[in-house]
Amino acid sequence: MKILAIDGNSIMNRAFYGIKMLSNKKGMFTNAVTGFMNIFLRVTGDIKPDGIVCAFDMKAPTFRHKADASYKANRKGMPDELFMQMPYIKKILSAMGCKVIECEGYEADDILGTVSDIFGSDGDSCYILTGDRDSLQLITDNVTVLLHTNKELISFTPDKFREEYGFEPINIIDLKAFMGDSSDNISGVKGIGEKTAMGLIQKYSTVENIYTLLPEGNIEGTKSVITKLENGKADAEHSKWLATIVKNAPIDNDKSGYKTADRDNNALSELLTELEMNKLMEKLGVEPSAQVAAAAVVTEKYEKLEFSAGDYSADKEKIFSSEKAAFTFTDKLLKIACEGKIYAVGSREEQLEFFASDCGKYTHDAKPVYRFCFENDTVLKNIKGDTDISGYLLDTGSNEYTVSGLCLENGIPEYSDSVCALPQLCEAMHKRIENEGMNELYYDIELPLTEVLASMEHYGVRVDTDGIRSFGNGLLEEMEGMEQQIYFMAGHEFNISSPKQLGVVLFEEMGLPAKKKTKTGYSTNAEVLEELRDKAPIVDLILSYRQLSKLNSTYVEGLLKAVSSDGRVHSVFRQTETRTGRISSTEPNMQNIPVRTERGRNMRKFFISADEYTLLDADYSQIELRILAHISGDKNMQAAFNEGADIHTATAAQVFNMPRELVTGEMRRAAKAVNFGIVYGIGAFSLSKDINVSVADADKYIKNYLDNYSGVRDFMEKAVSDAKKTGYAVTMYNRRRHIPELSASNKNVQAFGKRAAMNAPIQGTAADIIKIAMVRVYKRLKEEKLDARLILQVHDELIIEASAKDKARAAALLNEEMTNAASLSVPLPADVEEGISWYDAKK
DNA sequence: GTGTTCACG
DNA sequence: ACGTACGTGAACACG
Repeated sequence: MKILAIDGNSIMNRAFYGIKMLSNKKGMFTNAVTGFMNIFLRVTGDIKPDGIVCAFDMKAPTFRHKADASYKANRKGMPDELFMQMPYIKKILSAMGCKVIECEGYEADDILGTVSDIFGSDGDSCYILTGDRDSLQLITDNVTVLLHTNKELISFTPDKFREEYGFEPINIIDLKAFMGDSSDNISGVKGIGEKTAMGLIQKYSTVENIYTLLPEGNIEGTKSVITKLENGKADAEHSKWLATIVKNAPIDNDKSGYKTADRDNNALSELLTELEMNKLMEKLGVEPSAQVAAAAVVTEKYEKLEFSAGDYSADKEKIFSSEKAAFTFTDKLLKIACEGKIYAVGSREEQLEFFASDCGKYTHDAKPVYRFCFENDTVLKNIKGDTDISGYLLDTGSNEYTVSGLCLENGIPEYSDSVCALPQLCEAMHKRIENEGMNELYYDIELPLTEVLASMEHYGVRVDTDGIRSFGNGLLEEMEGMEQQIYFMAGHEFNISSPKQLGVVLFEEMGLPAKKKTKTGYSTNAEVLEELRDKAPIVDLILSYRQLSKLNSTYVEGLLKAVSSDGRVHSVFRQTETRTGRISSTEPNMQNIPVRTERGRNMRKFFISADEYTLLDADYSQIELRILAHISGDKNMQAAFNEGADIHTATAAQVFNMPRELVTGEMRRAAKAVNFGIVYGIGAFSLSKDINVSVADADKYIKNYLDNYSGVRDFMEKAVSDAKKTGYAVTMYNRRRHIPELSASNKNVQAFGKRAAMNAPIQGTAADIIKIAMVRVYKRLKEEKLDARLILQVHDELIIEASAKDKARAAALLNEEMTNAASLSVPLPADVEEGISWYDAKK
């Protein structure tokens, strides 16, 4: 019989610390469960055991088999976030048919030892899955230890062990007898470390053997080692005893009791639904439990409605005059659910007719449908609900919003066709949106924005492909020359794009000082290389090579791949992607086209207007700081904006305590960095690096800043304490961002939560405001029938492609709507520029 | 699939 | 002792 024995505590710990914090809606953490199950499924898939045992430590007031109960005193208590996940892991394992064993007074290790003893002979085999090297002592020909490290899963057979350690597995207890193990509070022999202990065990194998040979003078070693050994005999013997895993835990020794039992799918379904681990359910082929999901939400429960097939042609008029018609549109098939009937519409004409009709429509993800309509010269009218958008507003933290997932969360019963769930789902979600004060955000901003984004995608941006190609050829030529120079300086060819190979060349072959390390090796990022510039000429070349290579592969080649047959790129704008409320852009990403260096900025010459058209580019000036001035209510900062002062100069004057006229360029630069940092939830360390001053100075700048802008300090403190209380940060328009990190016990995670709580209201409000501007600009361009359209948004910047005839009116309207999108206690100016390319239109 | 790097606001 | 500013997306190397 083949058995897998798992060290539950050890794997749970690995999983918990190895995976970022995850939690379900109720704030139940799930990362350890997720990680545990990932490891579990991978290993059981490989090993295919006949039985699985999972052992857990059992806290007990006394350790009956070991007199000294304090030997574990320094083991840290488990954080609450992990502790709360333990019962779930145990229940899931039981439901999977595994035997979960806890044994009072015994540790998981001891149980594993006992199991390996039971299954260690007679043609049985035993695999031990653990993250802890302690268990390596259990290795035999029949017992393999699968060691889960941060990097990989290592399978330790006796051969593998001998290869790595140079002695027999059982002697690991002798090794620990000398070197000790701080994590288990085993002291070892004073003054003997890993190196010495390894040498001793490789030569003499056991504690007993060493103390037999020692008086005879038969131990090789320096005088000091010999003395330490002589003085440490009692310690060594005691430590060996502590390190030895016992094999007599009182557990079932009837082998047949360990066979994997049948899976309890109902129990799994209930557990995993509660945890909202939908991916895992899918992987296991377990259906979510509607009851559990329904019980979990506060909203009222819904009865399952009956739908019957309807005759579309006969009921068309009724549908068109309905205020509540739900539809889905996938694979070119339109399905409508309306007043208890479900209709399928395959004809293109009839589909378009429905979309353009006046009836009130509900769907999930309307944007592709808007685009479909635009492509067919019609419009999608009267969208009254979009569950994709609703799901996003109710929780911006999710990675995806599916109808079935949302139904689970909102207590809506399962339907064989998701279109039937939409009416109830919309009702439930709309109620929650109203309760959370997000009606304006939903109905006046996000829902109308979908059409705007669809229109922007539909029009796209014209690209000068020939221009890009020749720009790319120039890059390639230059890169080739640089490559040869780099190879020459390194003395051989290598892949410059491989950080691993580059690290070897710079830090090993050329002996440059390695400053920073990453998980996998040396860091070779620009910040590190910048510091090495003076030390070797090759560094400069590598930095330049990197820049050109990035331009070529991401922007030249990447962009060319994205150009459609109409000579334009139709980027996809994602409305339910970011945690803060911003939109993002993909295929291609139009929001990170180079601008900061002149070389890269040239790329923007290839984004051009159509013939007879021009580009109008408008961007907000300092929108985030203006929002900060407004919502913090800081009079000082507001005054600076109201006087029309340069905010960075004004800040420098405050921070350095001098008149604005005396502020130098250097001081302004520092103040600008502080202003940026404040928006991100600054730390002195990072600021000091950013502006190259000591941490103490940076700290002084920040303190000074917050003393002068005390309203900002109050706002930041309140932002964090409110978010701690409610669990989320909130923007001016009531957009929420949940921040579960604030209740984490890990200090770094918590600090991240605090910064997010300070940043989200600012970044999020800026996102709200530009969205309002977009909706209004779009509406006015349409109402005033201008030959002009919005084509791009880059967070604080909008771009319109306008005909020569209408460009003046479009520019005026653009400026007006952006400036007036929000009424703040400070002005919100937007500068409009014009040009035939993006480069020309952005001064 | 993950990690590293780097482009933008 | 460790890590160290918010939010994104794309390309590449590597296991």
